[in-house]
Amino acid sequence: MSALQGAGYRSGGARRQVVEFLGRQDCALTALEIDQGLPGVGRASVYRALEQLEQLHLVQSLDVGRDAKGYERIDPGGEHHHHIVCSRCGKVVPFEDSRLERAIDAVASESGFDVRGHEVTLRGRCGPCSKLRS
Amino acid sequence: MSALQGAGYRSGGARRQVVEFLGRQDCALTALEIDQGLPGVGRASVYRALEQLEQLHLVQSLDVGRDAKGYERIDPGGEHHHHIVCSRCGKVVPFEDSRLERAIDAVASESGFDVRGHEVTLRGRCGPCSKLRS
DNA sequence: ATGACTGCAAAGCCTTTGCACGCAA
DNA sequence: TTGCGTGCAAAGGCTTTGCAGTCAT
Repeated sequence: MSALQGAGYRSGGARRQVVEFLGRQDCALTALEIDQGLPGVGRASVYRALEQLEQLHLVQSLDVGRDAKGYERIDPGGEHHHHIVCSRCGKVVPFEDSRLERAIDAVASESGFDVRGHEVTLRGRCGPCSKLRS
Repeated sequence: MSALQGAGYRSGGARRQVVEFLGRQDCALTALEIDQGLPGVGRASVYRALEQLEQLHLVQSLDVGRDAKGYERIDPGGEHHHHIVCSRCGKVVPFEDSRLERAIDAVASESGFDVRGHEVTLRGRCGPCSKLRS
């Protein structure tokens, strides 16, 4: 919010609601899920807010294999997590790993890019699904 | 191809063309780009082929931030790469890093999932774009 | 008062599905 | 001959855009 104001944005209701709603979630949600979770907010406003928030690096989008993109808030504290997705049942499990982060930081610093974020997704079958044949 | 036949698929023309076309590419392409690169192949066949090939782990899909998902062939040799995407101009640069792979393997083995693949994407600004203001 | 923000609705675009024909086995 | 594979076209679903009204500054 303060970051929003600092970036020259007015404290409009819709965008603030999106940020706060995402802040309450444990893991990524799709734009449509966010829209459904905010009955008073128009769908277009949700998409517009997500676009702006992503540019401000307050929100990160990621592909969890579902039909739509997922969005989640970036923790200002710097801690963040990644995801393991079950390709059969769609379950998404977050994880974090400092060794992985260090490896990514090393790559980023050698890349010639001004890297602002990253995303890691593992895909496979969760415990229960790996015991099934189909 | 042999892997296709082994999986019980017939050597239909469209699917084989998709595999071979992807094998010729250096980096990920969207389904539409693949369709455009294969004039004789119907769009639906491209999507259907990609879906099957992804299940067979011959092709991997990934989100490079563009409007559509990207697809690229999985190198049978085991070598694979990840991507850095410029969030301003959309440029995609592949990279590989063994330390990163090891960190991911460690996470995978502790996850309780039967992990079959993974995807890493770094986002930021490429050299030229990082020198621009907007 | 000004212009950013919002909601609604329509349009856009990628992707999926239905259906009949063709070809591999 | 069987039915998997394919192409075309239409439908589906997520996302974006246009527009006028509203609200923060």
